Amino acid sequence: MEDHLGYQLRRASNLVMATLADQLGEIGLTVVETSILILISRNAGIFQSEIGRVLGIKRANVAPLVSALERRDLVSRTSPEGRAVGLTTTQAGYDLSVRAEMIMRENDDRLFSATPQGACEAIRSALDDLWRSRVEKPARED
Amino acid sequence: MEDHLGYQLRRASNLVMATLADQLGEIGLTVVETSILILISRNAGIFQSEIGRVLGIKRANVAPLVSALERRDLVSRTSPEGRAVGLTTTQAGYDLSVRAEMIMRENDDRLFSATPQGACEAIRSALDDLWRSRVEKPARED
DNA sequence: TATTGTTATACTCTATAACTATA
DNA sequence: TATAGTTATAGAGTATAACAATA
Repeated sequence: MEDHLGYQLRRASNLVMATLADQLGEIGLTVVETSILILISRNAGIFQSEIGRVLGIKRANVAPLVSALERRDLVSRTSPEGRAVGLTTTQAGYDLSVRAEMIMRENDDRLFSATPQGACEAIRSALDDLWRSRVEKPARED
Repeated sequence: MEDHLGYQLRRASNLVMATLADQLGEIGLTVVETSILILISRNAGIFQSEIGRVLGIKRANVAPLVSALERRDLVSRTSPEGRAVGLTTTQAGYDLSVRAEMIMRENDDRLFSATPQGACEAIRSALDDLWRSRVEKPARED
């Protein structure tokens, strides 16, 4: 199976995510929750639908995730009732996002410590191209 | 989030696997079933426990997957009853594994067609190192 | 005793469909 | 009408625990 790049990617991703999930679990977050929390912290006022588009998560799946973050007072809606209102992190949410980012960076550094800098850049660039070639498509239906 | 390599890896993996799952679905296989079928086809006599170790799947999860392949007459046990018996593909299972490999290769080629050959090699090598640094660990408990 | 295989169960993530509300 | 949000449901993948059978 090692000669299939797609499969290698999957296996490596599962491995990296398993260790990252352990680390993030210690501050009470899952990987997806973390990605949403950080995205909101960096983009105050963002809509749920945009979170879904940026992170590749269906609208239907963003809803319960954001609700959970809101219940835990990590995220708040700029206007309490109604829809299509921007999301922001609370102070606690922002603080947690900073800790989460630190954990993610440490995870990256540890896992790729043996990987030459040039290779890291090649991977980053290739994976980014891969992702952009997707989001630029006809606009995947829901 | 784009500056976190681990997260980029996850997102790219999800994307690649979604399209691969579609393709393999057309021949009635999931991604994990395919990985098991191909592994058996290339390693006649392999044990379930070894499949788990090689592919990073828990023993407990290999059992129902192999059972399903056996029910569909794609895989057979060398000795009908008892345990710890080697697995082999049937003729139908082997034929299907060949088709599956073709699909996986086409998927790789299509997705990484824009990626320079050198970058592909860098990715392959880095992901392989990553995986081997894992399996060489103390022997993860079940 | 250590390894292998099995079953049951639960959680995470993602997908689809159907519905409501809003611009 | 198109977009945004919600709810319910289903499936794939993985994790843990407990148990039986085997070497």
